[in-house]
Amino acid sequence: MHPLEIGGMGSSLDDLFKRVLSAKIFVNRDLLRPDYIPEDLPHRETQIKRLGAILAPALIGSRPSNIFIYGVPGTGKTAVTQYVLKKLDTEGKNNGASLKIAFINCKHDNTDYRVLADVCEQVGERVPFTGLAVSEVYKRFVKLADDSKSSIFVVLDEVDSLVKKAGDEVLYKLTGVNKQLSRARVSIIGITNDLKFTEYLDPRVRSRLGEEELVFPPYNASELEDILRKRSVASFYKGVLGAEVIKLCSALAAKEHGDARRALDLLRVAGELAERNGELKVTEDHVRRAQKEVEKDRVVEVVKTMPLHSRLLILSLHLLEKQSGNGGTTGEVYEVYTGVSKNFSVEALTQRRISDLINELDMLGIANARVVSKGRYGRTKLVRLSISDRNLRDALQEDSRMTSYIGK
DNA sequence: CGTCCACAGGAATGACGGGCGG
DNA sequence: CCGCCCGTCATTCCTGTGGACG
Repeated sequence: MHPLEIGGMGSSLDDLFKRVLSAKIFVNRDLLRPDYIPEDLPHRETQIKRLGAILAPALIGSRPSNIFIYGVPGTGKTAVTQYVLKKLDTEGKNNGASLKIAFINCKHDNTDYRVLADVCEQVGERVPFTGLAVSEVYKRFVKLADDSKSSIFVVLDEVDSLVKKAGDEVLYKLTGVNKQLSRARVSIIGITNDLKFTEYLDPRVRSRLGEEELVFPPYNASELEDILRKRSVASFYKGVLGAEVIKLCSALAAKEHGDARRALDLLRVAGELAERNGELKVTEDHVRRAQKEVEKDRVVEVVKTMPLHSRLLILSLHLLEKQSGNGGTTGEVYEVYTGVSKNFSVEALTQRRISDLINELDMLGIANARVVSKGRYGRTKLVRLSISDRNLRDALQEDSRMTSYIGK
């Protein structure tokens, strides 16, 4: 490709398209996306073998043990599970063993009903997304399962968020379902980021679900480098990546608890930045900018889809922070929030509700909330925003009243 | 060493929009 | 169409509690 003349701003759309078209950066960027499962998962060989060994009995018609999989985000839990199940499935097809796999993301399906409905759907029967009694959906699942005469795997990804929201009732039911089945078998694979999560579980559920346990340690920087190097071969054109780009991505992600997803995101976004500017090489500078971009995208995406009161709450937190320097207690936050609500002429929610919304923000990583005891002066929660002003502005952008608030 | 603050966070309940089977 | 049950968001009422003050 011929080099391009890059105008200082080059704001016209035509220019942008032209630059993207002629910048030969990506062969296939989808290989860097977090949901892509590669054929080769470096540094997870032992986990793959263990999981394979545990699940293999399905091939000869016995029920594999239920499994608990632990590990912080981005350690390959989901990828390895899907990889092994896929292999098992093709192996089963070749040998006449009937396998069915239901993969549930509990972050999305975080109620009894939705989990069961989704399992039914993936095993083969459509269920309305609301309207039926939970017990009815469960009955349908039992019948469906037994009629299928298969080994059924139910993967509950991020199962901790299900239990925190809806309790362990579903898990109790699902892990006990085999008693009601004569011709089929169900194995549960629970995946969790939260290492202390089993404490929330009923002991009976814990022992049933934890028949086997598998731990995924975080990747270190050099392991991340291996992963990126392997993926980059097929996703980038040769010679596009600067010498230290992969090293830098790995080092940055290693600092963030060895999150491979983060490392891949950095690499992909760095490439996209280069592409957008019509440059022919991805440099370390792109990676550094990608780091800001990745964080911004996350925040903006989450905040934009939030309901009004959550956004008002974020705004209140921001105002409080500007005024006092370091966040405030639930009571102080609530006071500011009621004021803001009045200014927006909407009715304020109760403190109880706001307390829940604060916890939600904390879970999403937008705020930091931790309970502190101030002794004689009560027990409260200290809340701080954990996003930058700049990202906040972008996130609240579509509402001019909010941005003008931030301005002053 | 007990008290008592300022909330945390659980439970019950209700309004709402929606699907179901009859 | 009805009566029923669903999930979600929100309110109301409530009990529980770490630790500085006295």
